Amino acid sequence: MVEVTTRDRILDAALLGFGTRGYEATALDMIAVELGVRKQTILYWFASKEALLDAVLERGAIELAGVFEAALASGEIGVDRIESVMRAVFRYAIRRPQLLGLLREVERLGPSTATELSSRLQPLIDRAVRSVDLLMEAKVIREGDPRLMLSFLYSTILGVATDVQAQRAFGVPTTPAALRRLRRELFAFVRAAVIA
Amino acid sequence: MVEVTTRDRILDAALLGFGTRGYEATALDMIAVELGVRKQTILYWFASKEALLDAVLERGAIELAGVFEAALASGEIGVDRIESVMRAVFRYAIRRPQLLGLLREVERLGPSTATELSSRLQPLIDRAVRSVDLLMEAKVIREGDPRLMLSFLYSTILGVATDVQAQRAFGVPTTPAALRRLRRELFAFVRAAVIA
DNA sequence: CACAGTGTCTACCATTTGGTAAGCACCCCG
DNA sequence: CGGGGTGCTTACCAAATGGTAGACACTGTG
Repeated sequence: MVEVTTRDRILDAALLGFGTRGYEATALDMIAVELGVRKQTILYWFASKEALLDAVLERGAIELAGVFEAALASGEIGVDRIESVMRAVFRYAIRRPQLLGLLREVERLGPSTATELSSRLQPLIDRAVRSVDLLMEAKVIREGDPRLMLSFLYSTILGVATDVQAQRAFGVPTTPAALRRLRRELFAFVRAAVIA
Repeated sequence: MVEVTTRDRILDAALLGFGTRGYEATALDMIAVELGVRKQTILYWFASKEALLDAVLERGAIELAGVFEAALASGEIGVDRIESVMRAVFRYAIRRPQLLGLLREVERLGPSTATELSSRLQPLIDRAVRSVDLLMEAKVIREGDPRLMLSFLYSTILGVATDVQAQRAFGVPTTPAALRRLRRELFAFVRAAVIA
């Protein structure tokens, strides 16, 4: 039996709230009520709402880094490497959509929050840039600025994973079967976009 | 001399606020102060904050539709047609980044707001779907579900246009020259992704 | 001039929200 | 058994926010 501490439960609920409704739109009271706890309990564990956000981001960054590490550990090379990372992100996005939503949210909350998070993910980013750079030199993927390429991939994948509303507008269904098809076509899309 | 009514100035300021800081994070007072006007003046022109958002979205949808129409009126065909729309969106995104930011924001504010906006843009979307469908049949672009393809394009372009923070994290500079390069590589990325 | 309409402002208000202060139950350890 | 943390609660509070009510200035019109 894994013991789930109150602190962790708060982080979960906060992540859910911040990631879906947004930071400002999520009152501490809402988080507290969802947990069946008083607001002051949250403020006991975290000094302020902002401190709570920071903690959520920190844990999220660690978790996200773990997902990447695991995907890269599979040892695939070339385009398959990119695809295996994508697969991991995608699988993760389904299991925990909130965190990717929060990533979006952070971008909007302005540099102060964003830079802190990105600095935490920086080693990961640097690694990815080098990796893409090598693939470009090897003519495996189209040449260009690796940073830009990664930025495009990021936007595409994060967008598809989070813009559920938009997909509904485009008439994309949301059944499991449709989701599988979405994944398949997204992979084809990305593969076509990057391959040399 | 074009007369700029108070109502229009309020819409401008509201768009800027909602699109950059977010809806909940933008108080009516902030908008008012930016305009050198009292909050009650806003509430005179718009019944409530939500009504203001609706008005902003309505005007935005019309403007956006105009951008698309103009781009399509150029009469290009095939992949060039997609690219000319992209060019238009991109140019527009630079001139008025707020509206695209607001698009993001709306997705987050939940179905109630999103469906209203998307229903307004629906004719545009339907046209785009048909257009892509035809291009697929003509084997000009890779075959697949046209809705998914459009959804991917939407995510990519909107993402690149709005995720400035993310780009900074990836080390993408923000000078005009870098912006031109970004545009060039983005077009190449998309072209490679869609072409048959 | 009177007066009605329009646009903006001052004066308030109720509610929400993040946060402080202090109490209270429980548990462990001397 | 007594006392000191630990975890959570009740009781408040100050500030911010969306919104109401009504006054005030200005303008065109009979």
